[in-house]
Amino acid sequence: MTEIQKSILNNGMKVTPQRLAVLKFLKNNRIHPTAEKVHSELLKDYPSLSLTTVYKTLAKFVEEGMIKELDIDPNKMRFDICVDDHDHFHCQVCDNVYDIFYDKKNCDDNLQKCNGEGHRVDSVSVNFKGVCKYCEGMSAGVL
Amino acid sequence: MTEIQKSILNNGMKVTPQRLAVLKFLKNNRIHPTAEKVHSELLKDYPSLSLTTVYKTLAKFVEEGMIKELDIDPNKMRFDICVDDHDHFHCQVCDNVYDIFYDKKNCDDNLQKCNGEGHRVDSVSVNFKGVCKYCEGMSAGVL
DNA sequence: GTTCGTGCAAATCTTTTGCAGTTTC
DNA sequence: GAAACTGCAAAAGATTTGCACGAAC
Repeated sequence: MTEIQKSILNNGMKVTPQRLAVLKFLKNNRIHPTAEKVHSELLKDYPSLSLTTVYKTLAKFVEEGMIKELDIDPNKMRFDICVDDHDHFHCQVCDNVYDIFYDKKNCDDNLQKCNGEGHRVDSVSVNFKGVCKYCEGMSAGVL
Repeated sequence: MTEIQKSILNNGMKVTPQRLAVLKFLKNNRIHPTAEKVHSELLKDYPSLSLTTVYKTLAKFVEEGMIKELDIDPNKMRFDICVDDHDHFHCQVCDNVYDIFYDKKNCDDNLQKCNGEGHRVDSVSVNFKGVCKYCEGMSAGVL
């Protein structure tokens, strides 16, 4: 039994080809895909996979804490396999989302000082916006 | 001529009752409302105001840099009058969004160190999630 | 065999668009 | 009066739901 199969079972879900495919895709493609992206990419190998199932599968994974929803894209939800704490950069040109491993220690110190202004803070996410190095390179005529 | 009228004119827009109403609402109610919220609140005083006009008005204000869109709510867009740089706390219980005035200086120092991992960073927003003091108080039986 | 998962079609929710009529400058 | 604005109805895009059939345990 593979690790992927185990992690589905361990979270109280039945193991199905669809779930294996979605989870494997997320593990192997750290591109913070939308549901639509997951679906269109997997259609090649699983022609009968429905978009509805992708949505339901992703929702289930989120519910079980296996993946996270990213509120970084104004129009669509993006999904990210849970790994070490990290943040995200959203390119305004190509629309891709990149991981940023960013030391939040000082931020957290400040947060403690302002004490969340009295609210109970459960999570902090830092979202960067701009132009990614690939798009910037192209517009500068470097690539 | 009021300040509100001036700021609409100065941004190259025509002054209409609808725009005055929307802008006044945003200035007087720092609640980061959705378009729907703006519309439903203004209906009391402007019964013929359409939701479409609210959307178009908000889009225009964003285009002119008078307000900002907040990507903090997964389902709907929220709008915020532009003031000093600040961040937001999103309560997972009541769904309200609160301003957080949070010293990002140390964050920015770190950002310079990691240099945006090679990307050109134009803006950084810090989003807090949790339970606000009002909801927390209620569940604790304090209020 | 029971429970859970899948996928179709239809519904829902937010936001956008086309267009005819109206208002602003 | 020309250009911009409003609001209706319809469309669009993302996501959810109801339900019958099928697969997993």
